[in-house]
Amino acid sequence: MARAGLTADRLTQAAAELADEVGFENVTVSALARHFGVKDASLYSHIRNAHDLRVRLAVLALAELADQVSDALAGRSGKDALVAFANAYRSYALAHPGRYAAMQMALDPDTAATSAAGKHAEMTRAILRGYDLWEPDQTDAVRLLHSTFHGYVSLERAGAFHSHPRGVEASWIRTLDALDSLLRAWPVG
Amino acid sequence: MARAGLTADRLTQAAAELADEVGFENVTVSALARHFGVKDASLYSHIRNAHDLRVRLAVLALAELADQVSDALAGRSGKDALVAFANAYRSYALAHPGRYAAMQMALDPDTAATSAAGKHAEMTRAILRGYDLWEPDQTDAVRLLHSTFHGYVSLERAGAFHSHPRGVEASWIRTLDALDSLLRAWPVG
DNA sequence: AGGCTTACCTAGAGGTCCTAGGCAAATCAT
DNA sequence: ATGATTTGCCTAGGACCTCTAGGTAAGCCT
Repeated sequence: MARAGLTADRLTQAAAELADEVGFENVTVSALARHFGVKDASLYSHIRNAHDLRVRLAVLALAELADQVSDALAGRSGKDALVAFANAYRSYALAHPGRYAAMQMALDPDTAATSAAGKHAEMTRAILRGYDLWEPDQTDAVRLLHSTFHGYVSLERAGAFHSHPRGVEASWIRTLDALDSLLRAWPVG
Repeated sequence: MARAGLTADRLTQAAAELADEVGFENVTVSALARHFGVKDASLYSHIRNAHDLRVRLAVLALAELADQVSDALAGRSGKDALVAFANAYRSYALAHPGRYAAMQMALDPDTAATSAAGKHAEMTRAILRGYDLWEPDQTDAVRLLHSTFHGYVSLERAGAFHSHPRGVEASWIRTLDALDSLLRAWPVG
């Protein structure tokens, strides 16, 4: 009987595609096994358990997003960088809903440390170099930006903005304008 | 055999308590049935299915949060109102993690319309009456505030802010300062 | 070619979701 | 009060998911 040639990486990759197709909550060991035409039990040679699979998926998504944001950021600064970051972030989330949902998993500190999560914070900080901000305001601003981006795409995806005719795209652009203006005139404690 | 006296409301209430204890994703029909000492099948006289139960929980949480925010908002305006709203929102989310997670479910438009979701938008709009904002900027600002509040508490709960020593509480206060100053000097298109 | 590692298997236990159909408790009509 | 109706909870059981223990055979290494 020919082997399917499974590895943890191939499983994670397939899980990512599955997540975007059927939703993160429907990424199951069984569905993944079906996809490869093997029995459920076979997957447990490569992953510890279902949670482990989802964590791997989250780490993959974090790394992918970090790459795309990094590309978008290259050579830009100031508001240009802010907008590029934000749009790359939002595009990824909307194009890859399952992966984005995976990213919201609470990772244990160890996993988070070795994942690309640090790169995200670092890149957000890079944006702020175009503005006149220093610690601890810089950290506060990083948190504010991250919160707003994440909050916006989460709510957008949950349909929270559909109840009003104002275009979601238009609000997004204005939100970025507002954040830029806020960073330029950051209130001094 | 004595009856347990179940109703959809009692189930929903118990589900809310269960959610805060063991996490929203662990609110199952089975766990709820165990809690009441009845068989799983018995619950299906009161709820349509597991999804229906979770939607009821989300609607309950939305209404509770709307009430608490409404109380906090009473008699305040301007930055006072902004801070009161934000703190009530965040307190609820941190005190009731399971209910808060439930609120993030994508509700179908019908359910969303009859839920307290509209009251939230309305209350956020009420805050903006203390600032000089008109449509469509008002809607953009409502979305920005909602995004930032939601994003902040989501990320805080996911542990995204733990990697840095800066206090989460301090950043929160500065975030509110920043939003206030942003609303006072909203950039004109 | 023989031996070792390991990818994948079967078998099975335990959990969740949900339906069909049954009995008995509560409620209502007379 | 008694019979009729409604309904709350039951048993039984199927479908799917998670995960373990232990076995077979494919592919690598010497």
